[in-house]
Amino acid sequence: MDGNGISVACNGKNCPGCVFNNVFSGKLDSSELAELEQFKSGKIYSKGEMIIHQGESVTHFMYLNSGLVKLYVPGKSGLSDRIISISKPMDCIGLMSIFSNPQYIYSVSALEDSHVCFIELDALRKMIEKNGKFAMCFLEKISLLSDHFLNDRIQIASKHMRGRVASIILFFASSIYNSNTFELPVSRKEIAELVDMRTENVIRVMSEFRHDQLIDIEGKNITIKNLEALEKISKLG
Amino acid sequence: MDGNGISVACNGKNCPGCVFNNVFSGKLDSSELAELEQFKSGKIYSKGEMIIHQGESVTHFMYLNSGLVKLYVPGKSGLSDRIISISKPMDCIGLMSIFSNPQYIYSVSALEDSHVCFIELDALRKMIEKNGKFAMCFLEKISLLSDHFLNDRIQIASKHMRGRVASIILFFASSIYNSNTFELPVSRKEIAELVDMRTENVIRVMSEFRHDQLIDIEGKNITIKNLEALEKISKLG
DNA sequence: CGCGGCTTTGATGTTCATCAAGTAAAGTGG
DNA sequence: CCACTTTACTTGATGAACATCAAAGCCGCG
Repeated sequence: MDGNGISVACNGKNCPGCVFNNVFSGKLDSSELAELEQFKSGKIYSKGEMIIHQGESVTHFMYLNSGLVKLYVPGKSGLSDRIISISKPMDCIGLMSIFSNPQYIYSVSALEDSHVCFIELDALRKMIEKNGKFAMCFLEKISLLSDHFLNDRIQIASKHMRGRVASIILFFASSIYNSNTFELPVSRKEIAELVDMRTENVIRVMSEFRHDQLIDIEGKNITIKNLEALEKISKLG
Repeated sequence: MDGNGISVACNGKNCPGCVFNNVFSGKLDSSELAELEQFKSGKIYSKGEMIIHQGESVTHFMYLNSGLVKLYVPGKSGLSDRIISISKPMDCIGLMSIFSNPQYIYSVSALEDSHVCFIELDALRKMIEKNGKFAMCFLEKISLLSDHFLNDRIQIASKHMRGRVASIILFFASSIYNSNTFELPVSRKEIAELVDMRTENVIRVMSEFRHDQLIDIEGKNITIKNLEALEKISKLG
């Protein structure tokens, strides 16, 4: 919650498709939802803008209404960042640490123009303590999320460079854009930060994939030409 | 919850120092504790015994009263396992996935003779839904735990072999045994599975540490001879 | 006692990081 | 708007880190 970003209304009236209401529908009744509305706010961040700085106090629970953001650990002194995950709409952002740490342990910034909603943490905590079903739902969400994060790390660690790059390309194609043609929302350097590689090697492997007719590359635009082969490489490491 | 292990009583009377009661004291009143006692059970597993098999239905919440256990992903067909973490007394075991998956996604086995306590998941869920403070406490525990797991993976991935092995030695010395002399509860192979290395390289690095007078090795017995140097290697990767 | 798994060391090859150098793209200030 | 600076991208050459293969000793266990 920077000074940056453009504040936008985010409540039942102005934000009818509000992700929060959808995600937790059934767990909260209308009066409870209305109660939380009071403590909700929203902001639009433009591409590249910081949303959370590591070390800031955790005051709000966040989720992404639209756009794309990256969660990362800033690299110490000259070292490059380490991207933990990329969150898409409906995702809770930085859910990991908000209940265990008074300060954010990760930074978050926008990869695309993003609409982020905030709920004051105190109000959310009270609701969790009041409504058991809601608490259970939260537990399940955190549990699932941390499983995924951990599994991602294990997968990356167990693959060679080609497998990692193939996985990332498939991730964008299937999980984010649902298309075999898409524009990369990240730089080659950021891909490297995401899969524990060096920028040069990300480029090298991508060029190799192009040479082998697996993908087409035009700057940031990627087209998958041989899905099966790419999936095979992604699986076999 | 295998057929293995020796059942032992685990309730307020027979298990006065029961970890559960200690961990969650203050969150549950005596009648609530008594209510959960009905759904508690305990087992003693001997060194090497399996406690949980990946794929089994999640029916209980577990925590470790005494001993030492490893949480791991069994390796597919000939490949070696991958150890996620080592849990010590007071730790909740496999807390990660019990609320998000109907089946365990990890296996658990005993590294030392271990006393494990079980609480029926249904009863625990009901208590979570009933008692908001208890729910919040659980959320904090899961959140903290998954932060640690993820951070461990990041640390490992960012270090070279020497740094990884140094970290593991320091982990056993400081977090598990509180002593500069201890007996390794794991094989060289298991250390390798824990820090993404090959057994041969774990041995090589340990031999190098011995040669450099950083540690003494006699089979499984390790003595740290130069703590500062080891900490430096662990930090700098 | 012999079998299988763990441990150890050495030799060798692969994977990857690093260094270097050049082009393209994108932002910056006059 | 153009010169200028910075950042992203790309390719090649080299060496370091690590995996793999091989061989032998050790230890516990049936």
